[in-house]
This record gives sequence, C-alpha cells and structure tokens, in this order.
Amino acid sequence: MLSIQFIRDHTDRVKSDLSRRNTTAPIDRILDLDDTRRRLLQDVEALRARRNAVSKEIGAAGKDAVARQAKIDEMRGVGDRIDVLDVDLKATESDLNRLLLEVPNIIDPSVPDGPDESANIVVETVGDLPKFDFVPKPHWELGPDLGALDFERGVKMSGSRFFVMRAGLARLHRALIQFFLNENIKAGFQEHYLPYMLTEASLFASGQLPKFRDNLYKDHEEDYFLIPTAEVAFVNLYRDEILPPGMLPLRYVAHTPCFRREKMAAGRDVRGIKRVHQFEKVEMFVYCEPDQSEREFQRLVTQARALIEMLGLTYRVLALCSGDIGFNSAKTVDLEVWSPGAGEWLEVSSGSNCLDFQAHRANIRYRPALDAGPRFPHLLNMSGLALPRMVVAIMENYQREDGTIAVPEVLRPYMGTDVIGHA
RNA sequence: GGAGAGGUGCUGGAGUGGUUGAACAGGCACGCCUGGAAAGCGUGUAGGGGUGCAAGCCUCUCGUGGGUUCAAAUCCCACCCUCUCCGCCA
Repeated sequence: MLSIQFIRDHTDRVKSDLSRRNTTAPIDRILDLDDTRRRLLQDVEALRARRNAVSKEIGAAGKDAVARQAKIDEMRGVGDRIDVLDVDLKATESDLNRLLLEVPNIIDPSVPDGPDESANIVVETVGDLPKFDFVPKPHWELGPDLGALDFERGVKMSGSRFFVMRAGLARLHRALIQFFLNENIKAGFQEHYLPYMLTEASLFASGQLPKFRDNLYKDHEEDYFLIPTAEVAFVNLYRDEILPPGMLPLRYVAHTPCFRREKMAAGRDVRGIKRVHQFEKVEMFVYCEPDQSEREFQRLVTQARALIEMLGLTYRVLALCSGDIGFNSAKTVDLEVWSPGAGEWLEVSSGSNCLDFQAHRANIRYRPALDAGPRFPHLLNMSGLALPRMVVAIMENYQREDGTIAVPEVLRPYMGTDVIGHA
C-alpha cells in the first residue's frame, strides 16, 4: 500500500495517478481520517504521559499512605478518559487502514496513458508470423485429434475449464517446466519450493485482498487460500522481517500451480486451455534496493524473452497502459506469443515492478548498512513462463500437416523424442 | 486429534504488579591497546507512531487480542504458534 505519509506528502501525484488508472479512491476521506487520528493520538498520549508519570510517583511514594492515596484518586478518572479516547482512536485507525488497503499503487511516469487494454502499446515484435503449407489448427482440435488432450473427462470430474493432458502433451508440459526452471537457475535465480495454500493475512500482504476475493479459491473449513500465483508466496517469504545488509538483490524462481476462479471472465476464452482454473507457472521474483529496481525489471524482461526465443517462437512486447496495469504494479510488461491456430496473441508472461507497494503491505524492510535505519525494498515479479499457454503455443506453432507436433530443439533432451505423435 | 511444556531484545537467558524497553552473558559495531592480531578495557547496539528545523521529548510494542488495576512482561480469559510423547498418515 501507499503509506499515509506518502499520500500526505504527494497528494496531487496520488490523485492524478488514480485518474490515469481510470479509477478512484477516497483520498480526501483518508487525509481527513488521518487528521482525526493524529488529533486523537496526541490527546491520548498526553493523558498517558501524565498517568505514567504519576504512577511512577505512586510507586516511589512508599509508605506515605496519604500522599499515595491522593494520587491514586487523582488518576482514577484518567484511565477512563484514556479508554474513551482510545475507542475513538482505534475506530479511526481501523477505518483509515481499511481505506488505505484499497488504494492502488502509483504509476511509473514511463507508463503510457490509456483507459483500458485497447491502449496498450506494442513496443516490439520479434520474429515473423509463421507460414504454413496447410491450414494450421487450433490446439483444441490438435490435442483431441492426437488423443492427448481430453476436455470431456476434465469437465466430468471437475466442471468447466478443467482438462486432462496425456502422453506426449503431458510430457511436453513437464519438459517445459523443467526447461524454464533450469534456464532461470542458470541465469542466477534461486529455486524455491513454496506453499500453495496461504492464510488470509498473506493474501492481504500481497495485495490480492481485500479487492480480489472473487478470484480466489478458499478452503471453507480453515483459513487457507489457494495461491493464484507464486508471487503471493514470494511476497510473504520475508513478511514482517528486516533483511540484514548485503542480502539484496534476491533473485528467486519457483514452479507452482496457480488457482483462479476467473468468475470475472465468465464467457471469455471458453475454448481450449487458454483460461483455466488450475495451471502451472514458473515465476521469477526479485527483492532489491529501490535504485536498482528499474535495472532488475529489465533483467526480468530480458530473461523471459530469452526463454521464448530459445523455443523459436514469434512474440511481441507490450507496455501496459495506465488503465490496464494491475492494482499492485507501477509498471507492467506483457509478452505475447503468436498462436497461429487460434489466430491470436497469447499472453505467456507478465512482469511488474511493484516498487515498495507490496513491501509496505507485507512490512518487509531491509537495512542498507549496519548503522542505518530500515527501508522498504522494491519487489518485482515476472512469469518465466506460464503453462499451459506455452504448450498451446508450441502445439500450434510446431504442428505438422499430419497433426503431429515437432519438438523444439531445446526441449528434445527433456522429451527424449523429436515428435509428439498420436497417444 | 489427545496429553504435557513453552513463547521476553540479534542470540541465549533473568524478571517479587510500581524509575524494566527490560538484569546478566554472548554476538556485532566503534574506540583504546598492538608491528599486526588475539586477549583485555571502554562505548554503543530494536521497531512503529506523534511532535519538532534539529537536538530532543512523548507514546506504544515482552506470541496475538481482550480483561482486572491508579499502574501489567508480571494476575485472569480467549486465540495463534513451537517443542516432547501418543494417535493417524503420503
């Protein structure tokens, strides 16, 4: 979140970024509550200071019972007055906090203006659209034709937006995960195995809650949410900690499943496995000092692009506009690969620089030097890359006229074959 | 899930309801000493919030949240977590 301090000091900036986002937040109300809070706080603390002072005198009075009793009588009412003011103060703080949690991040000045995704800017397109001697099929035809993608049975056991992969496709899926992990490790990202279920407090810390509850799966018996992305776990890794000097930057990677309700997206992308409730993703995550975050961001983008390029796919780089940027993010780049069967660009990676927004929510700090006070680090994330969309991309790009699928060169060691045939 | 024990500062570990934000020890930082180091000696060593140009002052925090009291690390209640034993189990 944005600190109340920041909102107080940069009110105009915060408001103009909100309008760039094409959204609103009760900034004036927040400033108002903050005034009230500080006024109450000063009153309460003055009373507390007095009570503390007199209490010490009572303790020091020793055997002088008369003086002692006089002071006790004097203080008797003070405690009650403190309690009364404190109730007000607590209520004000809780109102303030609730509103603060709903204010989105500021927007980086480099982000293009625009109301929604239609205004995103294609920064760069790499590679040419592939040409086929035949009419390329979409993956929702290729997969079932190979007997390797089964929608009906997925739906039978779990409902819509679930599917089963088998044989060559299942193996391709697993090979991609291994490939991504290995390449990211080579690039200096440390592998992690993370919990897939997190507490409500953790989802608040990462910014999923309170606003995006509708997109999360929750256990009804206990306080557990299924992660919608590994980012959520990575943010919470150092929640409520102060990292010692010399630890940053931290460059992490993990493969996790992701669970999304996608209620908002009902009716969208119903065909195929582009938008599903359960998918795998390899996620990169960085903790760094503020003056390094732009450099780290570029590093993430470069790494994710390298993965796509190694697989020989055509892709484009999108700079998300101010109206399409996520709640936590100050700046986001998406990578989309061309999907010749479906005839569309497919988002396989999204990278965000969240600045210190999540660090504030999660109360993560670092110490720049042994004798320095704690500061908030910047947190960044980027997919590297998302499944099963990359399976889709490879299927559609590497399909052959007979319906089989060639295995990209770099994946052959992982697959032990150069073609995915009929299961 | 059952029974028991316990949660205090960077760490270990004290703490009788009243100058305890917290003894003592260790660690770490700085200084002295030394050719250099060790040892030794000295000093310092939490975070949040409020206020102030600043120095500073005030306040909160001893797992979390309530309660009792003029006053709570200390007493009471609830919850969370950790450890040991038992049960169950991939």
